[in-house]
Amino acid sequence: MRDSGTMSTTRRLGAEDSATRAALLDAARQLLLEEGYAAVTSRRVAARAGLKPQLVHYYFRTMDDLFLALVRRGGEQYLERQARALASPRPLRALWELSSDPAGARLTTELAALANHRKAIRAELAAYAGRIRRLQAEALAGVLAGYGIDAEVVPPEALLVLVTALSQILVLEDTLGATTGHAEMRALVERCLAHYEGPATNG
Amino acid sequence: MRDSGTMSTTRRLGAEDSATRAALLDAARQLLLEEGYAAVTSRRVAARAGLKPQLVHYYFRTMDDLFLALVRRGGEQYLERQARALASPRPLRALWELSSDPAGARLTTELAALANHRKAIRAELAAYAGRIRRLQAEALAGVLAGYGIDAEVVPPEALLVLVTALSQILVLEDTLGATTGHAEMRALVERCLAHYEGPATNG
DNA sequence: GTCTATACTTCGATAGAC
DNA sequence: GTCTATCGAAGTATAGAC
Repeated sequence: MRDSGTMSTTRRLGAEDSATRAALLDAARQLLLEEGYAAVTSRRVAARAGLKPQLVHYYFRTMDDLFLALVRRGGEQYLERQARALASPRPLRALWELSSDPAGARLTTELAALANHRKAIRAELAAYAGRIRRLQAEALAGVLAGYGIDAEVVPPEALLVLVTALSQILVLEDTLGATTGHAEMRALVERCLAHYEGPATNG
Repeated sequence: MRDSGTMSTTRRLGAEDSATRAALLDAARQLLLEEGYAAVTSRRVAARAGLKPQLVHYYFRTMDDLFLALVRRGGEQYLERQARALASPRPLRALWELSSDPAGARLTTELAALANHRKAIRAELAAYAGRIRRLQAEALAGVLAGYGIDAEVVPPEALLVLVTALSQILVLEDTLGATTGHAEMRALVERCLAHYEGPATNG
C-alpha cells in the first residue's frame, strides 16, 4: 500500500524516509528555483544530486509523483512556519515577512505555473492553498478585531488575499527586474503595519 | 538588416508581415494559454497552425525569437487597450477590468514564469512592464488627486502595484481552483470603485 | 539500494530541393 | 515560401544484474 496513485504496475518503489530520496527532492527544489520547472527533468535532478537518472524513477514512479512530493513537503513546511508566525506577538508583520520570503514566493509561482497544466498537481496545490488561507483567517479574526478593524468592512479573508497578492507580486516583479512603484508600495505597507503593530524591530 | 539579434549566420528569415508568421504566433499564444510554456515547441506550434515544423524556424531563427515576438505583440496590444481604458470616463474601473481579463493575466503569468530563466525574454518583459506602469501612473496622477486621494499617503504608483497584484492573483488562484477569500476581496474592491467612480454599469 | 543497458519519443535546428 | 530529409541531444521510463 505504499504506491501513491492508481497502482497499475507492480514495480517497486524506494522508501519515503530515504536520505537519497530527500537529496533528490532538494535537488529538484534547487532546479525549480534557479531555472524553472522545465529544468526539472529526471536527468538534471539526478545530476544535481550527484546520482544516476534511473534513481529518480526508483523513488518516484513518474515525474508528476516527484512534483507532488515537492508540493507536499513544501506545503507542510509552510504550514509549520505559518503557525509560528501567527502565534507571534506581531502576527500581521510576521505573516507579511513570511509571505515576502523570496525563495518561498518564487517556489509558489513556479509550482503554480506548472500546476496550470498538470491536473494532479493543481488539485494538491489548491488544497494546500485553501488550508493555509483558512488557518490564517481563523487565527487573525480575533487579532484584527482587537486592532479595531471591522470585519464587516474588511473581512480577514480579504485582507489575507491582499497580503498574499502584494508580497507575491513584489517578489515576482523584483526577479524580473521590473520595480516601478515597489518602493512606494513597500512604504505604504510598512506604514500600515507600524500603525497596528508598531515599528519594525532591528533584530 | 532584418535579422534580430546577433546576426551570426546568413540564414534567410521570413517577412514580419507574413500571414503565416501571424498564424504561428496565434498558435503559440493558444498553446501558452492552454498548456503552458513547456508545450510551446516548434513541432506543436506548427501542428496547431496546420503547418510543418520547419516553418517555425524559417520565421523565427530560434524558439527564443518566437517568444520575444510573442511578448512584443502582446505588449503592444496591451498598451493600446490600456490607453483606451485610461481615457475612459471611469479610468480606475476600466483599469481594474482590463487587468482582470483572465486571458491577459494568464498570459502574463506564463510569460513571467518562462522569463525567469531566459535572459532575453526577461529583459523584454521587464521593459514592457515598466512602460505600462509608468503610463498608468502618469494618466492616473491627476485623476486620483481629483478623487481626493492624497499622493503623499497613497502614491499613484503604489495603488497601481496593488491593482495589478490583486487582479493577477485572483485570476491565477481561480485557475488553480483556490478561491478562499475571493468573494470578500472582490466585494471590497467593488465598494472602493463604487465609492470613487459610481456603481458598475450593466451594459 | 544502486548500477548498466536500453527502448522509444520528442526536441531544436540545419541543408538543400522545388 | 514551403517542402523532404536528417542530425544530435535530451527527455521519460523500464528490465534486470549486482
